Amino acid sequence: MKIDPKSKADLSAQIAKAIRDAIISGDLIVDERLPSEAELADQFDVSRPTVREALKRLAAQSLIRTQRGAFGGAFVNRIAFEDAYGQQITTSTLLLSMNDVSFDVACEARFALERACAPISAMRRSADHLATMRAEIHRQSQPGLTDEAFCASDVAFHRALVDGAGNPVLSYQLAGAIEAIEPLMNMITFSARSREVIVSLHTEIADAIEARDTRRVDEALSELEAYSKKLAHEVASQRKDKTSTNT
Amino acid sequence: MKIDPKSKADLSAQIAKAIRDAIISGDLIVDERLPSEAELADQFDVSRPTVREALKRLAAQSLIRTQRGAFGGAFVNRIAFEDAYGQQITTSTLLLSMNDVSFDVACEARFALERACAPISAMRRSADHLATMRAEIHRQSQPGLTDEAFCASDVAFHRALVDGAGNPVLSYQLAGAIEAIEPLMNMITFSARSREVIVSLHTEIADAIEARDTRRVDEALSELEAYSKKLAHEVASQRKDKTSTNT
DNA sequence: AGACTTTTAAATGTCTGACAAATGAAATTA
DNA sequence: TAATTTCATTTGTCAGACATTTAAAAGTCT
Repeated sequence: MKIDPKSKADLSAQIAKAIRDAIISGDLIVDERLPSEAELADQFDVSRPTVREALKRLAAQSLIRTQRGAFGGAFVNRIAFEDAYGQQITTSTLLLSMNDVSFDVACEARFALERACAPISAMRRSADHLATMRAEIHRQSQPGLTDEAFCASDVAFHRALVDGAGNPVLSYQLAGAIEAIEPLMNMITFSARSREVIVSLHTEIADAIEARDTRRVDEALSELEAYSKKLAHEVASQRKDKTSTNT
Repeated sequence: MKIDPKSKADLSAQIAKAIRDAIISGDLIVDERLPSEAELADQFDVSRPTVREALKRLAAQSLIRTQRGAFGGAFVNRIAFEDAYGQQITTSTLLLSMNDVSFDVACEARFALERACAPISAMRRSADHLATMRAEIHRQSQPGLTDEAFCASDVAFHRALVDGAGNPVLSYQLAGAIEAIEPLMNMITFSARSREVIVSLHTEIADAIEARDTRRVDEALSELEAYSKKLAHEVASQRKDKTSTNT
């Protein structure tokens, strides 16, 4: 592992890249111990703080973990699906909030992905996932629920639907799409009437999943997508009216 | 922004979390300048190296960028879709390689997501994306192409299909799924016969996209998924035979 | 007055050296 | 043998210093 002395980039970034490449290429395998910070400093011919900054970069990506003490050090970390979920959600959330992605675009992406899971979920759904979906539907029909709690339950419902496909790779990919849109959904104020519509569509989805009727699931999801967009547009136009009145 | 003195975690990790939370919650907005390292060190009552380690963690996630010189400093970074693509691909690749995800599971996820894009892509496809797909098909039918080059072209073809949906959020989500599976595909040796089958399916997909025939696209993708799995299984069983012969 | 050059202050990047704290192995003792 | 202590190693943190970069501000010339 070497670094390019001609590069303009920070030393710590170059060192992080060198180690990251070694991990990705398989030169460093899971649970393998990296040289100590002092040794790395020698190898790369930099000071220890510089090495440490590089290691912190890698730690932020869950590529390594560190342990203090004798026989401690930095170890190549096996990225768990849970770690990846978290990173995925953080990145997706910021991506949406910082790039003024329209609600429609985010919504389209989210439901397209979810419809991709639905047929698989309908085939494989376990009693467990079905029970979770029913429980969340029940919660959603409770009166007096705040909009935030309603949205959170909505997220839980859809994650159960996705997890029902029994494919961790799909669950990982979908986690970002579903969770990241929640802040956008939270901006919608759900009237009693709109909650009723959503709950009935959720019920339709759960019934169709239970009956393994992929076509019905697909239709219900499409309806839910259309209804979500409609609600968002109503909120947007109301806000617009208010603004123009104030001006 | 405060840190918990009782926490056992590293100071730099706590500080990174505090700043990250401030960014996610919107307390720090895009392009806003953070206090200088010296000021942050004062505020959090730690030394400058510790602050720097925290900032490097955030930089690794593309949450901030730094600039040297007077009036430089750390700024909240607008995460671009390209940055997110890269992170997504790195994480997905490692996730697959480190958690012995089976080819079938990865393949199922990838094609499920791609089928989700296909109808939208069929509706919106531009001449540009269609041309890219045709060009990659042409490259794939050149004899003498290495397996790696064939796979790379395969990735380019499928990315064009996904990008054709004109939804950057979808493209971002799919980037990981499509690119991360490439190393697994690279392990397959493509015979002339199998390349022929794949090229014909790609042609079928391109034709169907051009004709805006969503059903045909879906069917062709399903066939391609089945064929990919079949090829992978053949490779796996051959390898198994070889191993048992050696033993 | 305007355009160009020089100075300067502020900030990050890097290094050195030091000490604290944790941790498991080895040596010691009951 | 089992429990305890010692010890070396390694990360975590700190203080202070210097190098480098950068853009604003001051100065200079036409």
